[in-house]
Amino acid sequence: MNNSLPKAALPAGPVGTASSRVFDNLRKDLVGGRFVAGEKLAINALKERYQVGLSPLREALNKLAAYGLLIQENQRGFRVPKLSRDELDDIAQMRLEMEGMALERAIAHGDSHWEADLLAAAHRLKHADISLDKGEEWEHLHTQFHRTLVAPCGSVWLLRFIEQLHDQFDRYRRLGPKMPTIRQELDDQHHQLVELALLRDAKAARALLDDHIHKSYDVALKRYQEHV
Amino acid sequence: MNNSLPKAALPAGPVGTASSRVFDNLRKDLVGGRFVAGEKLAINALKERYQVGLSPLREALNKLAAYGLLIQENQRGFRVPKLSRDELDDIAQMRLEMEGMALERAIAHGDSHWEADLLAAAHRLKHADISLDKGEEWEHLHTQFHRTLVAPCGSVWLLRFIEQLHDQFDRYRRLGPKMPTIRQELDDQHHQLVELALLRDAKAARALLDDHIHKSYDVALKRYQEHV
DNA sequence: TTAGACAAGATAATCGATTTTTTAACTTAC
DNA sequence: GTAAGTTAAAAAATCGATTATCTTGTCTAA
Repeated sequence: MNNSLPKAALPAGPVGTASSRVFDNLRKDLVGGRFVAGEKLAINALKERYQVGLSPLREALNKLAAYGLLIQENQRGFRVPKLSRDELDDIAQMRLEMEGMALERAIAHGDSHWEADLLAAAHRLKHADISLDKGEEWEHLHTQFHRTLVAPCGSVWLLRFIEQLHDQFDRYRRLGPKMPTIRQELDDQHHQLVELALLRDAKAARALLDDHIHKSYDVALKRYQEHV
Repeated sequence: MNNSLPKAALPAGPVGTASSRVFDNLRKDLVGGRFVAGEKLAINALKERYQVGLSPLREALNKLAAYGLLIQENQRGFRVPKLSRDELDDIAQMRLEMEGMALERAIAHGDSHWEADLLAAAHRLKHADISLDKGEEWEHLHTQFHRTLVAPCGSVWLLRFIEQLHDQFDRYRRLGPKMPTIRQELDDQHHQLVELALLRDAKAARALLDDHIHKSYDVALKRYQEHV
C-alpha cells in the first residue's frame, strides 16, 4: 500500500476502540433521555442498537456504572437509575456550590486566551441551529460553553465533578420537549455571564450563575413533574 | 442435597462476581500504593495475581479508569496515574471545601443514631491494631470513621465525591511507611471531632477538620517528596 | 550517521461459545 | 388459596481463542 497521504489529512481521525465509541454513544443517549429511568437494559438489544460485540459493550457499561449513569447489580445486569425529586434537588444544590466556586476561581486566574475562548463559545452557542438533529448541536455547544466558563479554575477534580453533575442534571432537564420561552431568557444569561467574566466581577458573575442554575432547575423540575 | 442450614448461617456471605472482587482488590492495592505511579499494567500478570480471567479483569480495569484510579489509553492499555505536587494540592484543597461543607450539614441534620455510630466508629478506630496486616485494619476503620462523620450531610453526590477524593489522597498519604509520631496527633483529633460534633458546634468542628486535613496534607506531602 | 521502511514479537481488543445464576412458570402439599 | 419446591427458559458472567494494533529491533538508502 503506497498511500502517501498523512493520516491527519483523512477525515476519519482517530477512530478509537469499539468500547470507547459505544461508551460515547450510550452516554449521549442516557443523558439525552433516550432510555426510560429505572429501565433494565437488555444487553442483546444494545448489541444490536450500537452494532458492537458483547465484550466492548460490557466494558462501556461498566465504565458508565462507575461514572454514575448506570446502576450495576451483581448477577443481574445494568439498569438506568431512577429519577427523584430529592436527587434533582441534590444535584442542583451541588451545582450551585461547585460551579460557583469554579467560576470565582476562573475569573481570578483566566487569561486573555480564556476570554477569547469564552467569547467564541458564546457566539457559537448563539448561532446554533436549535432545530437541527433534535437540538443535539445546541446541546453540545451549551455543554461546551459551560465547560469553557469554568475551565481555568485550576482544579482538575473540580472540573471533573462539575462535568459529572452536568450529565446528571441533564437527565432531568432533557426529559421533555424544548421550551423556547424560557430558553430565550437562559440564552441571554449566557452572554451576560461572558460580560461579567470579562469585567472580572466575580461577585456579580457568581450571583448571575446562581440565578442561571436556579432557572434551569425550575425547568428541570417542571419537566420531571410532568414526566412522572 | 438436603442441607437445611439457611444461607445466612454460612460464613461466606454474598460472594459477588469475579469482576467485583477483582475491582475491590485492585482498588485497595492502588490506594495502598502497591503499584508504582506511572507504571503500565501488564494485564497477564494481573490475571495471575488476582486469579481471574481476562473478561472480569478488563471490566474491573474499565471501572477503575472511570473512577479515576487508572488511566486508560485507547489501544495501549491501562496505567497507574502519575503523582504530582500540583495534584496533591488540588486534592487537599478540594477535601477542605467538600468535607467542610459536608461536616456542617451533617452536624445540622445528624440524629442520635448518627451520634451513636460516630462514637462507635471512633472507639473502634482507637483500638485498632495498627501492626496487624500492614495496618490494613486501621486503614479500613479510619476510612469508616471519616465516612460516618459526614454521612448525614444529606447529599449523595457530595458523599460520592468525598469518597473519591479520599482514595486519591490516600495514594499520596500511604506512599511510605507509617509515622507513629504524627499519627498520635491525628488520632487525637478524631476524638475531638466527635466531641465537637456531639456538641453541635459546627464552626469549631469545621475549623478542627480543616486543621486535620492540613496536617494530613503535611504528612502526604512529606511522603511524596521523600518518594520522588 | 540517521531517517525511514519493514518484519517479528508482544500486547490490546474483540469475538463466539460455555458456564453460572436468576427469573418465571408450573406443580404439589398443606 | 397459599406457600414451598421444581424445572425450563432467559439473562449475566466468564472463558478460550482470534484478530487488530502497537512496539521493538534490524536493515537499507540517502
